[in-house]
Parts: sequence; structure tokens; C-alpha cells
Amino acid sequence: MLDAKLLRTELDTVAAKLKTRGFELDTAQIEALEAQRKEWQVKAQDLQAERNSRSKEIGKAKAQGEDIAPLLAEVANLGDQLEAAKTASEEVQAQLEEIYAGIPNLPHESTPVGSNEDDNVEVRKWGEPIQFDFEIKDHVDLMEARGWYDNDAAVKIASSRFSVLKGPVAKLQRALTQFMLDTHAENGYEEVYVPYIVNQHSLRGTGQLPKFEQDLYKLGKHEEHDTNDRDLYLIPTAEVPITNLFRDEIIDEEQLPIKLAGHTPCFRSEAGSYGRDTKGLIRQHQFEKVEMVQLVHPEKSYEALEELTAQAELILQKLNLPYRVMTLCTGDIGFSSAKTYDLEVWLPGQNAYREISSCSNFEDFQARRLMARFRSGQEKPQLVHTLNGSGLAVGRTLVAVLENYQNADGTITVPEALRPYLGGIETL
RNA sequence: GGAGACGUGGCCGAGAGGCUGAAGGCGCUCCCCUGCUAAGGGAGUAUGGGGUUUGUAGCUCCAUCGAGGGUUCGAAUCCCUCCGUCUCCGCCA
Repeated sequence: MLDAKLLRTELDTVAAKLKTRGFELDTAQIEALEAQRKEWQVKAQDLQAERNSRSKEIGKAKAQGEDIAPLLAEVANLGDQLEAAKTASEEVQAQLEEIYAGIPNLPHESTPVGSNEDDNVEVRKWGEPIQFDFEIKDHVDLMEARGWYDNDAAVKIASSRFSVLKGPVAKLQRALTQFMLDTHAENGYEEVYVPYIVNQHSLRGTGQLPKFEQDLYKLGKHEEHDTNDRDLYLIPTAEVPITNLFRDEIIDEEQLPIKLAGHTPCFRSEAGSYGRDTKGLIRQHQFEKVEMVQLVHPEKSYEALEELTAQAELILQKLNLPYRVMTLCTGDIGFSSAKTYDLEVWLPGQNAYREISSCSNFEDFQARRLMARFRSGQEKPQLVHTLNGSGLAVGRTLVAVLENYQNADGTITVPEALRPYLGGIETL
């Protein structure tokens, strides 16, 4: 969420910046609502103040044994007025709140202006796509040939876009997860284990709600009379539970930066992606991901973004998988992000680079909603900056390993970095 | 799942319709005193929001005693619902 004060004082500037990411801000509507907000809020507060002081007078008079009936008469319709002003004020504020919650973050000045993914800018490339001297297969064919992948079984058990992995490939996925977590631990990330189900406060905190509910799996309500804050959802990414560890917290400045890494399954409904990546493990309703999260001092967040991105890249480098780094343009960055680097790994089966990690600096956008703050000395609490990045999407890494490490006979060479996790074997 | 107890500031803990944003203690910050150490004295010490201001400071108002509703001129205090914690019983990986 953007700073409400910024929206009041520099509405036009904000609108112009948002336009670069294709978001039209209805400034006239906001100005009108803000004017109403001010009027009703001031009125409600004044009435509240009056009621408070009147009530105190009544209390004093009563204590002195005076007749309070005339005083009570004076206050008679104060309550109704207050109630009306409060209701009006709350309504306007709720409207504004809903509008503000739907406004995306302002792009950082270093985020290239553009309208869609074609305008993303390549920053660097690492490694060269391997030249195979035989007819290559994609990951699905590779796995099916060995009986390691069963799409029909997944459909039977659940539905499309789920998968059943068997034997060596299931193990390989587990090995990848361990390898990633261990690598991050060596670089100062604390490993965390978190719930896979979260409430809507958490999803609002990181920005998935209210705008992107259709992408989430929502669980049934607990009780009929539920007051609606108990709705629970499956996490779409570990970013949600991990970042929300700091919701409503004030931490000491000395504790910054905080670096956490965790592995969770992720659940996404993938509404609106019918027909895209229908085959194989690229786009699933359930997939494994290792996520890195950082909370940093506001002045350090762009430094931290470079570090976090390098950290994700390290995984690909250790696995010797060719990739490139893209800076997402204003038209393609996520809702909460100010700047995002995507890591795209080379997939021989698709003859293309495909996203395998997304590393973002949210600046104070999430922190404001989360009320995630730090304090230096006796000063007032300040919002932290939050960042996160996949390190990496495990399912897609599995795809990349299978396709890049395939041999002419259909076997898979185990990347050296993973051998310790697979009992030392060299080929699958 | 059943029964009971309980949720107050960074922590402990009083408060049981008005003078309580909240006694007291601990902790923390600053100052004084004490030739080290130990001890002592004083002051300060929540967060969010609004108004005023170009902005800050300041001033001022409002809200917050687990959350949400209700009763009342007035609620930390009374009532209801929910959430959570603890104890005992049951069940369970």
C-alpha cells in the first residue's frame, strides 16, 4: 500500500508514475472522497470530544450529589449525531481503503518503462546453451520413458495440473530442495518452517488480497456466524507466511538485515492460464519452492536486491545451468514490487529461457500494510523495506536439470553439486 | 471434543462503571551523587490516526486494556460472540 499522505499531497505525481505501469488512477474520485473523509472524520472527532467532556461533567455533578437530569437532557441527541457522523466517516474511509489497497506500488526509477514482457531488459547472461549431438527430449518424455512421471494418476487423484513423481525423480526434487536450503544457510539465511495455510490478514499484508483472490485456493469457513476474518487460504508462495512473521512487529535496528529462507509447497489456482504450459511440470497447481526473504534498512534495500539476486543465481551456477537475468519493465512487474529481476533458465526442451526465479524489492509497500517496523535508539519506529526472491522454484529447477543433463541413452547425469544428496550416484 | 481458569503498556502486575492512557515494580534512556565496585536520588519512557503547518518541531483532538458487537450520558471494568493461553479429562500422528 502506498502512503496515504503521499496520495493526498502529490496525487498527480503518483498518478503519472502509475501510468507508466499501465495503471489509471482516478484522481478526481480520490480527491472527492478525501474531501468527504476529512469533513466527516473531523466532525466525528469533534462530537466524540464533546461527548467525552460532557460525560465527565455528568460524572462530577453526580459525585457532588447534584441533579443530573438537565445535563442528561442536553446530551440527549448527541449520541445519535455522533453515531451518524461515525458511520459516514467509516464508510468513506472504507471506500478509500479499498481503492488504496488496489493501487500497485510505484516503480523504482531504475525500472525500465515498458508495456509488457517484450520490454523487459536483459542484464546479463551466464553460461551457454549446451549443443546436443543427439535428438533431445523434453522433461516429460524423459521422465515418462523411465516411468517416473504419471500425469493420469495425478488427474485421478486430484485434477489436471498436478503431478505424481516416482523414484529417482522424486528423490532428485528432494535433493534439490535440500541443496538450495543448505546453500542459503551458508550465506547467512536462517531456515524457517512455516504454516502452509494463512488467514486473510497475512494475504493483505503481502498484497495478494484484495486484488488477486481468484489466484488463491480458499478453504471452507470454520463457522457459519464467522465474521469473515477467519477465512483461510493455501499459500501461493512462502513469501506470505515468512514476511508476515514481522507483521505488527517493531524490531531493533541492530537486528537488520534479517534474512530468512524456507521451503514450502505453493498452491495456485492458475485461473486464466488455460492452454498455457499444459504439459509437464512448468505450471502446476501445486509446486515446491524455496523462498528467500529479507528485511532491511530502507537505505540498503537496493544493495540487498542485488545480493538477493546473486544468491538465487548462485544456485543456478552451482548446478551449472545456463540462465539470463532480466529487469522487468514497468508494465510487467508485480503489483507490490518497485523493482524486479527475473532469472530465466535455459530449457533445451523448449529451446527457450524460462522464468525460474523472481527477485523483488517492495520497498515499504508491504511493510506499510504489515506495520513491519524497526526502531533505532529512542527514535520513532520506521517502516522496513522487504524483499524476496525464489531461490529457486524447485519444480522448474527439476525440469532444467533433466533437460540440460540428459544423455543420448535417456539417462540423466546428476549435477555434481547434487551428488552428496543422492548417495554419490552419478547417473539416473 | 468436554470442564474450569485466564488474556491490561517492553516485561511483571493493580484496577471491578466516571477523577485511569491506565497505580506500583522491573527493564531501558538521560541527569545528579558516590574517589573503584555495590548502592542512592531525580526526570523521562506505548502505538496509530486526524486537525493546524510548505514540511518538521510544537500544539491539539480521537482511538486503542486479546478481537468484534451490545448496554450506558459515560466501559479496561457489565452482557454477547469469536480468537488465544493455561490446567484436568477424552481422542490422536
